Amino acid sequence: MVRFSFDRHAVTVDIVLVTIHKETLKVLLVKRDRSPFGGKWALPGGGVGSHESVDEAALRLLQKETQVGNVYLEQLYTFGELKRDPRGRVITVAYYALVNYDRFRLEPHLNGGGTHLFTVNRIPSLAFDHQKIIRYALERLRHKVNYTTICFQLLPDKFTLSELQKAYEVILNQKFDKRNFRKKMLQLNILKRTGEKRISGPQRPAELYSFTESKVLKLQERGILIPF
Amino acid sequence: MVRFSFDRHAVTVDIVLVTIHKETLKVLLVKRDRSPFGGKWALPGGGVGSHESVDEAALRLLQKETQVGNVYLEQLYTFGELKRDPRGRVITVAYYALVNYDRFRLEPHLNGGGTHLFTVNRIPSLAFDHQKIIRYALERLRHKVNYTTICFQLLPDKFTLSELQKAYEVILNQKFDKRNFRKKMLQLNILKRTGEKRISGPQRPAELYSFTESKVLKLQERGILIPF
DNA sequence: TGAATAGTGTCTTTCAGACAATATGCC
DNA sequence: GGCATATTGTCTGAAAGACACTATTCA
Repeated sequence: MVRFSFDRHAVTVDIVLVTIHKETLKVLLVKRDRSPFGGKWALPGGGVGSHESVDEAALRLLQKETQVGNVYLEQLYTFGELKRDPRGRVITVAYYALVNYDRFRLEPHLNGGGTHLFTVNRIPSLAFDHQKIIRYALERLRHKVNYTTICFQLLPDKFTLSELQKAYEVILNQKFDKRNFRKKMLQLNILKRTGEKRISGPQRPAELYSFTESKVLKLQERGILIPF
Repeated sequence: MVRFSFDRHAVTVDIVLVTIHKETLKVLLVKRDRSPFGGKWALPGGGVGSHESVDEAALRLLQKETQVGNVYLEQLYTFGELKRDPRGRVITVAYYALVNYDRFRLEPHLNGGGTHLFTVNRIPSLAFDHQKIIRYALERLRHKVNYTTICFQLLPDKFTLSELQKAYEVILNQKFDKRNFRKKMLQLNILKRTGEKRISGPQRPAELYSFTESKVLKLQERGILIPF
């Protein structure tokens, strides 16, 4: 049936799950419970099966860790170096996922080790080339946040403009002027007021907004923040 | 030795070789000489071997067709659908290459079929999902041309500003104002005058410029043309 | 009424984009 | 001198970015 004579390779998927919690950008890591790199932290992932597409494998492995469906999941890059896995030749297709913190619960370690959200600038030494994969994911995120609306994937359905601004600040590691930020966001015409307000302390409650589109948009205009 | 138990998959590489000739954007295709899709045009490519990285495979297969080294080659995306090859499950890692037309000579069909440069908007029906891969490559190129200097990979070492402008126009399928274009290019500080001139007809000769950097640059500023 | 965050407008500067006349070398 | 392309500058409108005060609710 199969008439090609290509060499065959182990193919895995690795997922950089990104979320925001307590005003910091976090990445999900799992502790490896076996060799190689036993005891080290690594990205969640696993082998691609024969009867699933690579995208399906990514979705399956993401759900195994987080129990959520319907999250933003995008292919990042394929790492195909010969020596990236000491066991032998493994090609990995990396993905990144953006999830609102309140929408997922960590699956309490199916893998004997453990699962933990790490602040992106406090990531320990990792197994394989996973450090490089994370760097690549954050670079892509920081780039894409400027000309698309992916940032909204990290927020709840209803959010205040201050929350939105904090999300951009945390991703880009940069402060913005409140008035300029709000002006820019509102004139993009992608937000609508819900009429509701959020009360969160002894101060004036904030308007809650929602996003007008359920899909991630490419903004043809000048980008959201840093203009490229 | 190899102690993992992942399923194994055929992995190939497909290359979208892009060049500019006679003021049109061209893509290299090869005619398939065997089943499946015998007689149809397809992207050059082939299987990834066990003893080469995926990048190395891409480079090897590119050189097989074009005999040139040292060209711009960038990974595009990995297509991992189950049914994309009728022979069975094949995962392909797509790349695109940018080559100056004068720097490569077509290898006269090693593959019995033939090799031909097609104008991008006159591409025939293709084998596999190669149409989709080309669309993806062109989208990436059009996007990236705006905030990097990849466009220079399509030009000779010394070129006139008119040639540069035509390259942008052909890629983006859009005309630009000559004065604004030159102003923008020159103030990016990435061009230097060579002092030489190109004579190409009964008119005033044009200044030849060269690029100041041998590497592709990311422009932190506002992008070259369409600002995102 | 004090604390804490929400919400709002103006001015300046920079850049994108529209626009046309002169320069140069070849024949 | 005619042809064909090269080269150059100004003006206008839009948007980025700097900047500070008032509003609202709760305790």
